[in-house]
Amino acid sequence: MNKEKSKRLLVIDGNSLIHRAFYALPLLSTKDGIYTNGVYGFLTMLYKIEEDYEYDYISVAFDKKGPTFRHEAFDLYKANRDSTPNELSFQFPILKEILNAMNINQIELDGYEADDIAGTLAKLGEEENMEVILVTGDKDYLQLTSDKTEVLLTKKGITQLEKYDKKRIIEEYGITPEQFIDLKGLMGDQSDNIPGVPGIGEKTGIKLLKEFGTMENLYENIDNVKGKKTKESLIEHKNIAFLSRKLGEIITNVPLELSLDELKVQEPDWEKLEELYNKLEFNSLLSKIPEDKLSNKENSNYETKYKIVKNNEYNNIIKEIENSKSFGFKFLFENEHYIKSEILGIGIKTEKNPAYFISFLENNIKDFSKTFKPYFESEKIEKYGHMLKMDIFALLKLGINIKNINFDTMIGSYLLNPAQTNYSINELAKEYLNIYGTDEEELLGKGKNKKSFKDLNIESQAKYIAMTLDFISKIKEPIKNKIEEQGMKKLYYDIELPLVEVLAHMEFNGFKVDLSVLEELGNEFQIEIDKLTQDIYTLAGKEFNINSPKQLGEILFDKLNLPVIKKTKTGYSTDAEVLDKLKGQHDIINKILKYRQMVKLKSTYIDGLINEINPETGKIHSTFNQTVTNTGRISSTEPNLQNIPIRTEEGRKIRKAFVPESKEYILVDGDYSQIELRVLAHISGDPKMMEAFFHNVDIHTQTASEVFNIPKEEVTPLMRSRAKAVNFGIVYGISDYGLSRDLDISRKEAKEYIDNYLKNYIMVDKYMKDIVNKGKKDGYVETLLNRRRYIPELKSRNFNVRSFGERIAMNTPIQGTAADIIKIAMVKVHRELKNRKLKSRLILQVHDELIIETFKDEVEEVKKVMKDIMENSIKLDIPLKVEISIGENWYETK
DNA sequence: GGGATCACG
DNA sequence: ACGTACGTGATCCCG
Repeated sequence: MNKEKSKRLLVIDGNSLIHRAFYALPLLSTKDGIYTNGVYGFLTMLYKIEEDYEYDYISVAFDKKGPTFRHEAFDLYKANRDSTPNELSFQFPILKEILNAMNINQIELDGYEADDIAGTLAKLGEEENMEVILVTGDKDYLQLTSDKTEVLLTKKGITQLEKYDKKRIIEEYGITPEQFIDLKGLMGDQSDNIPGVPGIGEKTGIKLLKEFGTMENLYENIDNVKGKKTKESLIEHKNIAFLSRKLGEIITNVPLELSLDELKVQEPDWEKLEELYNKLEFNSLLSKIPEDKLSNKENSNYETKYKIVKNNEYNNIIKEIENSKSFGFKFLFENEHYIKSEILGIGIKTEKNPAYFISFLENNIKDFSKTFKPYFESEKIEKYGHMLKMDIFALLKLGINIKNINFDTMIGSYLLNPAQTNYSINELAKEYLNIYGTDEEELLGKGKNKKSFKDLNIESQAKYIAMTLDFISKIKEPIKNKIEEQGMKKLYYDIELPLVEVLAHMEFNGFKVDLSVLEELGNEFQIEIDKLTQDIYTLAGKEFNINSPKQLGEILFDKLNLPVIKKTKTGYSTDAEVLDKLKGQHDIINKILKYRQMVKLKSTYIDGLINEINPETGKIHSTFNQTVTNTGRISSTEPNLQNIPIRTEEGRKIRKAFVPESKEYILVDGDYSQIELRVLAHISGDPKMMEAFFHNVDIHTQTASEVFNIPKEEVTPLMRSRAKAVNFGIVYGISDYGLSRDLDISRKEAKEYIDNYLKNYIMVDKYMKDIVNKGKKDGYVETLLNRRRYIPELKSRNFNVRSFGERIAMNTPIQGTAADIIKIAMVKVHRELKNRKLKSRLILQVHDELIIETFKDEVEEVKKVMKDIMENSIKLDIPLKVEISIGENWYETK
């Protein structure tokens, strides 16, 4: 039989979904401070539904402000509700505007709630023989399910939706959807302040309805109710039961006065939608707009003029440069891994003219270097660019030492907002100029078949580089102005910008690694791993993948029946903290801990590092990222040289592989002692803490003496180590919970430690309070050198998010100022080594430590210079202390 | 591609 | 009552 396919109607409870999204997501906001998380989450859910279901009609129902008939029936209805926070209520008009742009029908009506409208629409749809899908986070909707109507209920997070149809409800609850209404009469609803019959919850309610069918029948046969208390309560609160049912019943006859035709799915107003997504910074959602509808289609062929240079004919461009006070430039590499990739060409642009592109296929690279070296090395001509570190790296490869760097737009935009994750020039063009350029993905594709810039013809290469240089010229001024406005001129010009060059040199120089040391250690580790693997299999009684937390969890907690200490989202937790608590209970635990440690060392630090050794130089050239962290630290990748093991002896041995370039060199290592606590002493001005640093007293011992209220001489090692944890906690933005977990003590005890601490270091106490208040007032906190971090979390209504914001406010000025200080030291050390024409050079920074690969004849001089610069890189109210050590490898520098 | 785990300051 | 210490990156598993 050929049955016509029935039409589908989708009805969304707008209030319910935006609320869910608001509380499920962090409080996102645009750079102008418009809160968007509720809207963003709503749209994410909408797109997810669009993916999973087809529908022909759609409507979004909203609650209308003001009393409903339920308030008239019961004046305490929803009286327990907190009022909607401002951060959310401002988002309603935004959502409605977007739905308008999508041409999605919206309904709200005086005196009714969204669920009544949804119920009514469902009924209308059913009458037209449609299938109806209702989307909500409100379980009450389950009463509306029927043969034709299903409910999609939000589960955890925002992308998980569960489908409930009539069959599932009967299976799971044992009652019909209609009986849900009676159930609500009996049990009430805490969240809506519907009272229900006291003493009757979900279980009893369901039991009664299974037995008696309806509330009416229940009361007719009230004598047959088992349970004296239940019966008495039912009788006494009969009125409440019926009132509650009335309040809880979703009505399906709201006078809507509309035709379902108005709900038909229509084509969105793409242009408007795109405009809104841009304004709200919903960049990921732009991909939901079909490509041929995007206005930036035209923009993405952003018209850029350029000139292609051939056959080493540089006369015109040289003339231009000589007549300019500055020029911008950008090298083109095969891909973003510039350290390992080939230089394809360079674009050069003077202020008012189109860019020249010099491809090294059509021009000789050596010739280029020789011709342009004087201009790059000229002190008179200013140079600017974007991500200059890679360009300086390229120049170093060509034997050119750039001078007079004037601006890097990437570094500038990082200082303006360090929380951003993408500082590509295209992203910045969107942000600052509202121009949509051709992005890399469009040009090269992505994933496995991603092309290299080498695969493009020279015209496209030239066009891309010219566009980049165009954008750089255009965004330079606005960024410069904002940096000045925000008081970050010194930070930018004296620290971050010169640091670009220092990092480029560090990357270029690299860190020599002794392959044979790594290989020998690797063999040792592997033997150990093999042994441990066999032992673990034997103890477990079977073979399994020890690296799989899931399989390991099954072995430990199902097969061996060890007690479950902690769970993760996905199952049992098996992390070191858990295993530590299980240590005494089974021999397998220690084996697993050891196994984990050895596997980590072997895979990440032996195999991983070997993989990163440049075969030509025998060195590791890590990338130092200057625009990654929120606090101002730098980070290191491919490989990360900032987390080479030190805390265990086996791991520490890896450092034996890190050696100077040749026998003529040795490593000199300078380490700030307690830099963060010293910074805290300075910013807080706490007299006791400052006193300790002035007299070089061991700060952990002093803290122990304060916290435990005993003379310093009586402090035991255990006390000192606990005090050390307290000091760490203070720097992180302390909580009793965190400290108790770290020290494995009770929260009460932890709280005593903290209270004692703050009573003694009163100005630290004051600093913590003041900085949180400042953050709340201004929306951001700053380091000593005016580095800024915005903290929108402080405005969150969610306790956890807000607490997180408070800890960020306390920690960032400390961690960030320490970062400022070592950055200054790096710039000065680099400069001083150069001024003194020494062969020694900076090769690594690990947050509070610098390593200089030192020419042996220069050791004494370098030690002195390093200590002096690091200790005096900035003048604080307390002294900074640096410990210098030397070694033939990194292991020995201690 | 996200989660769990673990390496560092 | 709420439930987490701050900042990173690499590797492995698994859907």
